[in-house]
Amino acid sequence: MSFAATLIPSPEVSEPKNSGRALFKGQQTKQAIVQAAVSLSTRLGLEGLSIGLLAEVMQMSKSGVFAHFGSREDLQISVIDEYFNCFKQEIFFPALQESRGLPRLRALFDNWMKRVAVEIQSGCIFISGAVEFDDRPGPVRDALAQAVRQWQDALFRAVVQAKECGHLAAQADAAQIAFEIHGLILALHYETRFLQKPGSLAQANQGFENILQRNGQAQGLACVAATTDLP
Amino acid sequence: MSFAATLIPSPEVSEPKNSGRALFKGQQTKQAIVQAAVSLSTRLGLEGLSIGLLAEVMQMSKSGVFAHFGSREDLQISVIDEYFNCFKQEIFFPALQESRGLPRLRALFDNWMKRVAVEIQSGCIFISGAVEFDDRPGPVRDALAQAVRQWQDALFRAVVQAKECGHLAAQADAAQIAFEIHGLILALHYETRFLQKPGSLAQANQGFENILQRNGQAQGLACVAATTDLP
DNA sequence: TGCAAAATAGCACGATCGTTCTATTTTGAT
DNA sequence: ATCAAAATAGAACGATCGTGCTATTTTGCA
Repeated sequence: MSFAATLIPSPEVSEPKNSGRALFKGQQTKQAIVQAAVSLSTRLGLEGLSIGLLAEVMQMSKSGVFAHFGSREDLQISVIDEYFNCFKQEIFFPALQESRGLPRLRALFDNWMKRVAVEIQSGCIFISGAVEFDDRPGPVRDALAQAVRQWQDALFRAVVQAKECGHLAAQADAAQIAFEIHGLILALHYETRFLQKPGSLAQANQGFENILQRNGQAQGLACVAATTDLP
Repeated sequence: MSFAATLIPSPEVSEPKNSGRALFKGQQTKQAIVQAAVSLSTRLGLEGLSIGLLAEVMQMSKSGVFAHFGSREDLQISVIDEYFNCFKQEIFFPALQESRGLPRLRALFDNWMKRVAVEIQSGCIFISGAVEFDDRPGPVRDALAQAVRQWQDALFRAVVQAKECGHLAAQADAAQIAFEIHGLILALHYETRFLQKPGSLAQANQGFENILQRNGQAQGLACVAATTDLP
């Protein structure tokens, strides 16, 4: 419920704001700056993102870029917000189109896999940021953790719903399943991006199938009665 | 075979070198510097490690510290080597004491779990380094990747041996198993260190048991029989 | 078109970084 | 004890960082 509220797409991009007045030019360039900052952060990490480099990419002065944010931390948080929006746009919303249960869970994972195929060359802020800020308390870490937790909640709910729909065994441990799926994603990123090992994507997919099979309907107790029809 | 050769402990610490002559004092302090650098790197990452901070910790001058290494990259590589030595000392060698097959594989994983319990507060260079250097070619990345690959080879061999001993099903995919175990470790680090979520260690252990169960001796036939009545 | 406000540029500051150079101290074999 | 060699200190350089301050340009409504 409260999570669904966060999934409402924010209409803040390239649209008239109110009373028919278009966005000030400053807001537009801020948008462009944030998007460039996201692009840089996925490659260099949130810590590797510097205002000087960002200004160079934007062909602006350092202070011109800086003026849009109260501090570097503000910039980093803006990057996290924008990245999370893209994340929801590419993974969450399409998955919500699928029917509850296994189809939605599969869509969630598949969309993630598709994104990883892109991130092989760019990287994931939620992964690099976790390493960069695991020992550094503050608002940036909080923003990162909040986004990640929202994502994990969504994954957990999808598993629970799959159980409710009878697509997974009733005694399946949803938290355990979510944990193992998370591990598959992390291993995939590690092996593709750092070790540059081919075939990892197939292994991640196979791992997902293994999890589903282990937690399948008739997998638990043999005395489980026949399940109702699928929705 | 060639991997076993790399597992021979290097006797370079606190022992007479040859011809009865003790180590020069420079070598001793270099050892101490590297150990302090490892301690800093596990918390701040290899990129967060700075010579100034290291000098402060060692109560030495910056140039005094620097003189022991030709460059910062050399220092980072020394850190990686030392860290890998500790890694082997704590995880590899004790596991080799166990008999081949499942016992050794279990020991490998359990020792890793024990180490993670320590790394909750310090961090793992092989994980943070992978994020820091996944887009940065060079000797540091190479040293990191080489160490990680050696570790993965050891894990892979342990799985293969468990198959050969009949402790795992003959048709078990060793590479797949190693991939999934790697994912468990990464998820555990992520959830404990960044999200600070309790209970993750039990989930990692449970994940390991799940993998073993799925690839157990009699699991192949049982799986086929069980999945026949799946929708 | 004029004019306040918003947006951007230019410049400078202090801090930290890796690195180099030169001086000084410490070491260890003779 | 002597003395070359090894080890360490000290200072400085150029670069980059985030950030603040002050012009200057651009914007958008009257």
